[in-house]
Amino acid sequence: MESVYQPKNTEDRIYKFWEEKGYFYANINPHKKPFSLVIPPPNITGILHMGHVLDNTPQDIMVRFRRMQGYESCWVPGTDHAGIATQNAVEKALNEENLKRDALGRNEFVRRVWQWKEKYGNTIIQQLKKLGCSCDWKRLRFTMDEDYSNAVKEAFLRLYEKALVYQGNYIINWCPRCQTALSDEEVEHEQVEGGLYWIKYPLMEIPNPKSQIPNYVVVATTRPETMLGDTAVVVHPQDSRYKNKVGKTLILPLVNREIPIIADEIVERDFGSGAVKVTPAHDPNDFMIAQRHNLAFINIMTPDARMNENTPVKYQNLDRFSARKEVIRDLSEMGLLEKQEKYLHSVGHCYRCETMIEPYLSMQWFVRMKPLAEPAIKSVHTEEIRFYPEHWTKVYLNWLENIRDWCISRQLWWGHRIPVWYCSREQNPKSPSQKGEAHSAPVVACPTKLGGEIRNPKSDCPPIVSRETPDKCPKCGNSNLIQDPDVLDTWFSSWLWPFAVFGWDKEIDDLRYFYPTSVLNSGKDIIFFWVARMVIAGYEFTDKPPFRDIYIHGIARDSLGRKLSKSLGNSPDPLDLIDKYGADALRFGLMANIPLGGDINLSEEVYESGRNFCNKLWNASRLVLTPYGASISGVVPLGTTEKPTNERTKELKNCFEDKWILSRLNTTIRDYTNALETYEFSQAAHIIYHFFWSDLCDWYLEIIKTRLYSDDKTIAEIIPHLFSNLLRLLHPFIPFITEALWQKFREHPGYIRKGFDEEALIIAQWPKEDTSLIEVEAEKTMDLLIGIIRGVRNIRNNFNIDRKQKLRLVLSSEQDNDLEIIRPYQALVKYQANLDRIEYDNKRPSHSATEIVGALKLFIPLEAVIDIELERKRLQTRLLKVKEQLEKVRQKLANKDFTLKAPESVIEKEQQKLQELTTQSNNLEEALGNL
RNA sequence: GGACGGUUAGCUCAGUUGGUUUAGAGCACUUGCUCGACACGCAAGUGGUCACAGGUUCGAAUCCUGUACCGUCCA
Repeated sequence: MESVYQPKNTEDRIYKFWEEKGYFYANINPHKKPFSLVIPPPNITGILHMGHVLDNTPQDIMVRFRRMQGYESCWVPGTDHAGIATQNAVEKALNEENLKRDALGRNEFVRRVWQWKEKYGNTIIQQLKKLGCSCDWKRLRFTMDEDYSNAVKEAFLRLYEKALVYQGNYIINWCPRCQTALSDEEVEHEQVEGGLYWIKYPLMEIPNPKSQIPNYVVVATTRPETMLGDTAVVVHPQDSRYKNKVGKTLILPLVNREIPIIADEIVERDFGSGAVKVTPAHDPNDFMIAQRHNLAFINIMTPDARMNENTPVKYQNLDRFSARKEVIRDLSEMGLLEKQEKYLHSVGHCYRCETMIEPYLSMQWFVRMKPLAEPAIKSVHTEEIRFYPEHWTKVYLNWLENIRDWCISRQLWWGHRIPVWYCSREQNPKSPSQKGEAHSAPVVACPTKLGGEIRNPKSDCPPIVSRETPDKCPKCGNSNLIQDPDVLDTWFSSWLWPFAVFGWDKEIDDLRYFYPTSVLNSGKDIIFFWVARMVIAGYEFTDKPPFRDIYIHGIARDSLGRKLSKSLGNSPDPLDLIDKYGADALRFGLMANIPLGGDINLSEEVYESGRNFCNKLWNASRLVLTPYGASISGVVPLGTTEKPTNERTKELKNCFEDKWILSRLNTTIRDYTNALETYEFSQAAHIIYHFFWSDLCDWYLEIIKTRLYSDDKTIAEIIPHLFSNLLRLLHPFIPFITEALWQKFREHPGYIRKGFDEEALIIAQWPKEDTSLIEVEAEKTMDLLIGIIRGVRNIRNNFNIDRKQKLRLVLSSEQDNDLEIIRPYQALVKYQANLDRIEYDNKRPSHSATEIVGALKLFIPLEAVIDIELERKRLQTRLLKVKEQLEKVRQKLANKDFTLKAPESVIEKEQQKLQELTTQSNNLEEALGNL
């Protein structure tokens, strides 16, 4: 074995081994309990980044842990078609060939996306294998698979039949670059420094020239260009400044339209001038006001956010930002710009391309969310579903309780086509068109033509919503039908993921066995997008929660706490990290350092700590495999090996250190398993780290080194037991190296059939703690021995005594009991502290250094004259600390309230503390006096 | 503006229903170590008024109120 672990030579080989053996595949097994979870499907455009690592590592830990616990574990992998993201990516690629989407046409474009998907769509899947993910690859799903698409269609239809899906003409979030509607969740608000413009709107009636009242009303706005679509000015009804103006008419500058002054309580009097312009087709608030007051809706923009034919000719075709400049200039020239000031406000941006969102009036499909949210709200109250960490429940509830309808249609070509058809028959033009029904006021313009197809043909016939493609209009018999050109929001398909992957609603068996899934793992950033909606969908479509537990993790940040981003260049490539440190190191480093529910700040140290840990494991194994291990092989195993190892070790715990390490092992198994079950991964990592590094390596292995050389039969049993358990426990975190070592132990003649029975660690049984082996007294005694050893080493260090020089230790204590406890183990102390003898004597030898451990006094006689000053300083520091603590305890006990009211056990403890500290203090003072 | 979370060692964080922790860990730092597992290591150390101000309590890092600052989400 090499002295440094080389993950590169190991990981791919091990992964291949697992895959070939088929360990990842899950089957319906009535004799086993299922454990299932679905991967948050990465976008087919995605390549592995740290976010994926952070997301998938805990999932793999859970699956491996449960698999070893004997569950039929099924981790369903898959990818998401990611409508906008993929369409953007493919368009970008086409641009490089000088091809445009519109020129290709819809069918050809979609064909190209599929082509693209075949080529790149599984990149991330391959990368997940590098990370060690033990997904059931036979179940790989894609949200655009045929079955899956049918499920999406089915969901749409069921909701439509229950009137939970509806079509309506509303203000939605429009991305002028992506040319599609977005849901509220897909808009990211950002603080932007803009301007607040104060504009004079002249009153139509000419006032009395002698009157002091100005003949205009000033409105304040951050978006002056939208005034071209104003149809009113609104003030608060109680605002005395405007009371006598309500009902009067203004002349809209630049446009010369007559618009009324209306009153509505929605107006905030403190904002700006207290008078607000109303642009019903370009602002959600104004839209509502307009509905209440029956105002006209004037759309002044094209879908790519240029001024359209409803604006004065000079502005037409200008984009919104140029138009703003022009409008300001013109107003200013006309003397109608009263003032402008800097103004910080939040502006919505497209979460995919960061373009400023345009609130836009258009016909879209929506899901009525309020009734759907009810069961999802209830589920966390009844704890049918639980968040880990728990506080995310509040975030989740806050969203659900204030939920708004979900705009699900997208003006894209890539995605699930909406299963709705329109009759193309031209009706009497006087009959009301569908889109006019949303409100009684006229809609001047609406995006009706997108991608060269007609969206809402003018027809009397109701839309045909159907599972099958209809051949004629059921109302008028017309066979010329046009399918709604829009596709559904990607999240409208991924909210079905936990059951659609198991074949909902066709394949009943898988669904019955694996669904509801056990746990869902997700980042906090998509709780609304995805997690909450899956819960909603689960209850609506399957009548069940889609999962029982939800583990939410934070986001990866850089060492300065900034989000990872390409532009900052602070986003490491996980494959580089795996190449450099190994996947195990990456996994362990991350999981050990991730704060509970918080974001993790990445740095090289994180990966280094993981690498160091793996290397330590490698070397500890090396110690017991070679060369010392060679001697183990020479030892004939005791008795039969068929017995369960735990029982066997019970017979063997003659040696104190064995008793101690077995106690530590079983405590660790208990606490560690518990931490994993409650998704406390960093806690679990710390528990196992401490057991392995401190208990096992620093103490146990050091103590038993001589026994390794000897013909010690006990050690030949206990070492395999310890490493067999250790590797099992560590496997979920660091699967590659543990499996590699497992195989090495299996091949080693000294270990075969001593706890390494299973052919592969990945399917080995999870250790069960044996509480009868947990011995608190042994652990306490060991702490005392460690204290003594450390005390001697401390003296050695302080006085620069050669490590090789054997010393004499004189122990003294007023409590004889202490010495009795130690006496049987003095060989251990002698060996670890490099002493040639230990004496028990109450007299301090001359020329000796002193150390206090509990009630014990340690004296090390030094032949050379010790440095008195150095010793005095050392002891005084100790004394100071002890005295401080002593004072605290004294005060506590002096307090009558305390002794009267505190429970007896607490008082007893304080008294014990007092005694111990007093002894220590006296001993230290004595030692100082002796100097 | 609303909601949630945070403020503990130089850094990143633990600290369970108030007393079993004499406030801990890792990293960093200091000193000494090529002693046959490991320098990706070993040994020994240094380092904290638990953001601030009140309150409850015999007792508060822990519970309550307020303040300051930071972060995130939603308007």
